[in-house]
Amino acid sequence: MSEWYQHAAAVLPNPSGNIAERRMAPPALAISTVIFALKPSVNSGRPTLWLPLVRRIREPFKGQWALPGGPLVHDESLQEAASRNLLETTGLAPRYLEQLYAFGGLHRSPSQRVVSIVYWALVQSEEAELPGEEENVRWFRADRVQGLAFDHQEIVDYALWRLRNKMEYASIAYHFLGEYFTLAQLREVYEAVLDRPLDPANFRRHVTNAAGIEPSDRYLQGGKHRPPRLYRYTGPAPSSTTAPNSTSAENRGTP
Amino acid sequence: MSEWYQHAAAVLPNPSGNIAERRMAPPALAISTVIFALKPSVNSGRPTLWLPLVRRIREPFKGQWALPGGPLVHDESLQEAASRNLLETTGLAPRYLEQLYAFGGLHRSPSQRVVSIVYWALVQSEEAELPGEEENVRWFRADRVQGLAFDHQEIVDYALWRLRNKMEYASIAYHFLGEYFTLAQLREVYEAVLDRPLDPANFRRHVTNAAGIEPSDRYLQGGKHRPPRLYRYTGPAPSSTTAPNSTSAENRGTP
DNA sequence: TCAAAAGTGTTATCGGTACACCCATGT
DNA sequence: ACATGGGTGTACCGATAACACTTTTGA
Repeated sequence: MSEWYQHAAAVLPNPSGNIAERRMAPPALAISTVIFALKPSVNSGRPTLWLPLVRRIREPFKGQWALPGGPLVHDESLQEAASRNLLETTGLAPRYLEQLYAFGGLHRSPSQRVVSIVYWALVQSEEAELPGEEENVRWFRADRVQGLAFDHQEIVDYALWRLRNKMEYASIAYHFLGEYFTLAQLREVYEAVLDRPLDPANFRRHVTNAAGIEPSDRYLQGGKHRPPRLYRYTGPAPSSTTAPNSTSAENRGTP
Repeated sequence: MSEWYQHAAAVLPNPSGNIAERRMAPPALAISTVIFALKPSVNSGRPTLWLPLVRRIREPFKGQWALPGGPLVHDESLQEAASRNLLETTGLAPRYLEQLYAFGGLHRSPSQRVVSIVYWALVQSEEAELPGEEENVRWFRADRVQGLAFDHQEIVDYALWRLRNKMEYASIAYHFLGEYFTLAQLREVYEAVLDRPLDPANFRRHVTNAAGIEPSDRYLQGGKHRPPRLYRYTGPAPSSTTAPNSTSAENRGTP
């Protein structure tokens, strides 16, 4: 799954590609996905942002970590291809999936011209453990990845910026959580992503006034203190749609 | 310039492509651009949004209007390709250029699979007249285009939404205007794009408080009334950069 | 009974909106 | 002088932020 350049190479008359042929051949098209999940920090136990990377088993950048991705193949929409990436890497279906950007710089890959259409996704924390620790797939803290293959560092940084930005105005935090969650859990999601503390009182009002979130009559038992009420997200489920004309694919602000 | 599918076809073993071959061949990659400019309305004389379209001279959709675009060729970044589109269609260099979205549905083109990376651009009103009315390039009012080739109607709608959305939080309106402009002119830009009247008093305060706009000591003479002061935009000039890590490529809100 | 989180109430402040008003110029 | 757009002042309203306070549970 980390080996897509073989596909593109197959299209070329000459796999390694001399300069003239490289100039004339159409760019290869690849899909990559930045997958975010929350996992408890090793130290504090508080939730933090993690993402899975795949170790490259061939040149270029052999041995380095890269975003999961692959070629865009027959009979697959862009979104479907990203969804398949996600499934193959984490064993999960995306809770949220949206196009990030198309990266098409001339020298992203040393061997040939590749245009990558990148998606970003949110998956649920508990589920994210499942994939049985394959040797070549590993989870990293999102704010500490470095030394990635290609321009993937830049892509991760941009995806992170986009996630933080979008979190502030769109209802996407829910997709990190299960069906039932407490307001404190939801607040921890925001705090982990935005990396700053939020006032619990104001956060409560803000989120309960927003549409799409409903109190249930269940309570979370087993805590040390007063059992908090459980809530549910009842808004639209963009599980597989964030294209034009649906729920926006965009951000705002200044990074 | 409206004929890019010939390029992609050349890559295929069989131009028309039977089903099996179409399934296996990699998708063609194209760049298209939605180009916005303000022109005086024929009736009211007030500025309105226009965009140039290109008439298709071959099947599919022969005779219908489509976005200017072309194949992504050797030695050209995505941005450069979009910029070239723009130059070839309007004779203009973009004042503002940003990636919109990558459209990759399976059946966008009846003859073969095409993935289009679409950019959107703003150009200056007066300059936009220049290109000597070629037969196959024509300007249309942005809110009245219809019956476009491929999925270009959807693309235009999305670009329009993005423009309106971004106008509300980012400093892009300036790119429709020349170096010096009055606040009334700037307000007319906003009113034309957002399609609603704005309070002149509040607009003034809003825009003068914003960074990047400076009053000059010049005044616009020749009007019927008190000569208004001319302002200049002195913020960053994203003439050719709106990629990740620069000034964002995004929006917000709900269409 | 006490600690700590759940949950409510109160107030100050800020930004946006509406709109009354004065200013400067061509006719 | 007067009509008109340029430009300023001000009052209101809703959203946010800060923080004091009450409630409910486990230990």
